[in-house]
Amino acid sequence: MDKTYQPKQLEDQWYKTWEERGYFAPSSDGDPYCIVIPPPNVTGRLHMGHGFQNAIMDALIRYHRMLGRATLWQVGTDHAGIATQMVVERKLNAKGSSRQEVGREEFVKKVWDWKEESGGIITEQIRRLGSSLDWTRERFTMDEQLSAVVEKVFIELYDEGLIYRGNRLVNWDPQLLTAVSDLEVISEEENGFLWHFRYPLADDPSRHVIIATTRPETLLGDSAIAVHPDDERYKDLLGKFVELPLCNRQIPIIADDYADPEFGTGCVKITPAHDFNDYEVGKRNDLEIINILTDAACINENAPEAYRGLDRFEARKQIVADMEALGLVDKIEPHKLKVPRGDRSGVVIEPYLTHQWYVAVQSLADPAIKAVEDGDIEFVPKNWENTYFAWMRNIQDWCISRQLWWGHRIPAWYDEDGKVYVGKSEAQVRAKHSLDSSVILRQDEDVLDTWFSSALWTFSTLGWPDEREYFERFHPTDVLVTGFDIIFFWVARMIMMTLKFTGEIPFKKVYITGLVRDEQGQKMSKSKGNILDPIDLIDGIELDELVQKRTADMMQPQLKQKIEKHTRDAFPQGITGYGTDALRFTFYSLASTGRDIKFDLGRTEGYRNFCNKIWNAARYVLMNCEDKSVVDDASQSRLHLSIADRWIASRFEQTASSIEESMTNYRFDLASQALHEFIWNEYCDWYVELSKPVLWDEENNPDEAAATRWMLLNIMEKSLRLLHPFMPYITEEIWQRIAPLLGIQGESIMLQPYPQPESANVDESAEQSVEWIKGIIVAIRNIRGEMDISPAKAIPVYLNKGDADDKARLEEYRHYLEKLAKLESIQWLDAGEELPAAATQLHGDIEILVPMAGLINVDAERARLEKEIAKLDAGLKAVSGKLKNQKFMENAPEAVVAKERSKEEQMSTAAAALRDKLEQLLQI
RNA sequence: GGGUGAUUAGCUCAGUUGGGAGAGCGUCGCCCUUACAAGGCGAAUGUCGGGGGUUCAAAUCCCUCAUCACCCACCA
Repeated sequence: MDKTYQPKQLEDQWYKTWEERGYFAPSSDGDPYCIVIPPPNVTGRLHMGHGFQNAIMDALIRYHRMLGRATLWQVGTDHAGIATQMVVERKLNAKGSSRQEVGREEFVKKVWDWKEESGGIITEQIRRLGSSLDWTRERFTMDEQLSAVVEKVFIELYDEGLIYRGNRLVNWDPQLLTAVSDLEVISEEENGFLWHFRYPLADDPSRHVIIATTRPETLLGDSAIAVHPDDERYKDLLGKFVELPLCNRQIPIIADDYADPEFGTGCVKITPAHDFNDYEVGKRNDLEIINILTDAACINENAPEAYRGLDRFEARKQIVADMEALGLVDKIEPHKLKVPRGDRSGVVIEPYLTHQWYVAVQSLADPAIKAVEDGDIEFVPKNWENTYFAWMRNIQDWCISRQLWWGHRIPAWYDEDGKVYVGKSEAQVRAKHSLDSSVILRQDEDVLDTWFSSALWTFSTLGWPDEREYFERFHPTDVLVTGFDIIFFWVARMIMMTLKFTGEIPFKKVYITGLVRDEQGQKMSKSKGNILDPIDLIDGIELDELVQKRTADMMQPQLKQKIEKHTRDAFPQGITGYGTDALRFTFYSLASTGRDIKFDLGRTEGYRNFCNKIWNAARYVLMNCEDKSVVDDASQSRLHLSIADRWIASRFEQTASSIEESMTNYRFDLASQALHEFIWNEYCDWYVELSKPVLWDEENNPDEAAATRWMLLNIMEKSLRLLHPFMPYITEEIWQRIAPLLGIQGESIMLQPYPQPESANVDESAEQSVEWIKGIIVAIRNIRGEMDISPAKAIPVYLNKGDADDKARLEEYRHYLEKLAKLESIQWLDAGEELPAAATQLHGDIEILVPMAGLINVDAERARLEKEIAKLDAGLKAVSGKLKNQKFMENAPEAVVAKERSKEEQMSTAAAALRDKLEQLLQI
């Protein structure tokens, strides 16, 4: 093995081997365990969120596979309607063309081409993460089979009356020229103005009502002025009309609860075609609905000629100018308002009156709410259930049609009278409704919201309804791992649709991950230029390339400079590659439930070092065990096990059981911490060191040496299996070399059983003995450290006090102490023997003394003792205070009181001992 | 306006039913000791956001305030 861990070489090779050999397919006949991947955008690129979620899923999958479950991780990709269409459209635009120019059929073909061209990238990237997905079952939301499910579901919902076509206000994206759902609109506070306009009364132009608006252009579509019915100020105006400025129209003054007397003048203009609230007011009061916008949000022919064709924001300026010219502007105030923008396009969304398709969700939502209420589906962490309930209990009908070309086309046809026929195909529709060829049918132009097909993902990918083998076996799936940002988009809709069509829940658990943020807690986004690409963390990237990557496609040059500077400051050396295992381990360590994670590259580096540690520990084990005798029979070796051997076996069991618990609770952070702690601080720091005196003294104790070798190998091998779900690559690489030495036959660690806690291996007495050994060693090292005694210098040590057990232990474990503490000698002081002037440490009752004799700085030791004593005194004061408190003595449980008592005793003994030492030093 | 989460060492975060505050990184000191300098050994560092309450005992339970983040709804 190389002296240094080099992840690159081994990772690619192992992934290829695993995939080629078919290890990712469900193989055992155990209970099924299944996760479906949240399908990434087929033409997308991997981001940190994918890295995080895939790490979690793969740990669950590998863990359960090793537990013997028939494990399937179902893979697939999403056609991502708007996102993908936008990319291809941009490419066309760059060539001076447009989708309109090439036409629908040709455009869709180009999108398929783009899918073929770039569709493999993200799946290759996912492979780099080590994700053990069953690629033989890869699906795509626009596959024939999945599309058939989409059609079937649409048609059945339509036939039941749960899908309908409606003409109402929707959120309209005037750049993408499509409707979007409520969820795709992001409202953020922006600085704007509140314009106060005067509308003259029709019968008395000298009088005005004053209204306020944040969107002056909507004036062109006003149908009324509303005041509150109880508003005394305007009682006399009810039923009268105002002259709508610039429009040569008169509109009524009406009474409606919607008007808030407290706001502004209490008068509000009503524009039913361009505001959701106004639309409702309009319906209640039977007002005219005047649409003044085109699809692209320019002023249309329903407005006065002067404004026609103007962009909405141009029109706004013009209208304000014209109103000012007429003296009808009362005032203009700066105003903060929530501006709705499309999450894809970023442009301001307009409420717009169109025909769209909707799903009536109420009847679907009720059972979906119940499934979570009843605990059939559980969220982890549980508090996300509140979010789910809040949304579901106030759910609105879902607008599912999009005016796009890329997606599942709506299976509906219209005859020339506009009558709608829904069915699988035109032919089928004609047959069903006996329409002969004289009837001209035209298919609906729209496609379905991408989330419509995603909602069917768990069962459509598993073969429902026709190829039911996998569906029967693996559905409902076990857990869904996803971000809170798509609970509404996806999780809720999956639950509704899956219950509706299969009668089953889609998954038993929903594990909600936090967002991966940058090192400053900022959301990672392309426009901020703070994106980290997981692949770059694995492979490394030069600074210049990183800067280039982050600033590509930047419209604003000053932003580009800022990002470049920030990047150069944050990564002066670029990024070194840390390997997949280190990256994954970082994710686990940060994955405490229910919070976002700030990605900390320092941690990744630390875990790369951890890999190196494991690597070198393996080298040590191999060096000492290859070509040497190993007692391969456990019962045989047990006769010769050292105290250290028994100790590490015991510690392993504790670790295995704590990991079992953590995995049950989805606490990957605790699991990773336990592994790190055990492997580094117990196996490497102590067990490997304790094994050296035994192995280096083989002539005198060949059986013990053989037993220790067996334990070194055994615990290493089991630890690799314990670690494998988290660090698949390095564990496989090392396991391949370790396992044969134990006579283990197996092609891959990933198909080996996961270590189960065996309580028989827990050995309290071994743990106590090793704690004793460690205590003495640490005390001596402590003195060395504080007194600046070189670790290379062998020193004499005396022990004082202590009982018969301690004396027996010294004799038994002397070789460990001498080696690990680098001792010249260690012996008990005889009773009555003069204490040498020495530096002192205590371990329990035992005094550990390092004689001065030129080694120790007396002043330093005095200072140290004084500090130690002060610490003990403070502790003592607190403890005896408690013990003197009658209420404490009366109320605290006996065990707690006893503990305090023994603490008091121990502390006062220790303090007294140290005072003696100090006294002695003062006499020098 | 309604809701959720957070606030613990310089930084990133653990702390499970209330019983003497932890890890990693960073810092400081000593070491290239035959697995590992991507390392070893040792050390320092906290009014656990503020205030109040319950309790013998509070980082932990209750109330309140502050700050930050996010979600939902939304007044023109």
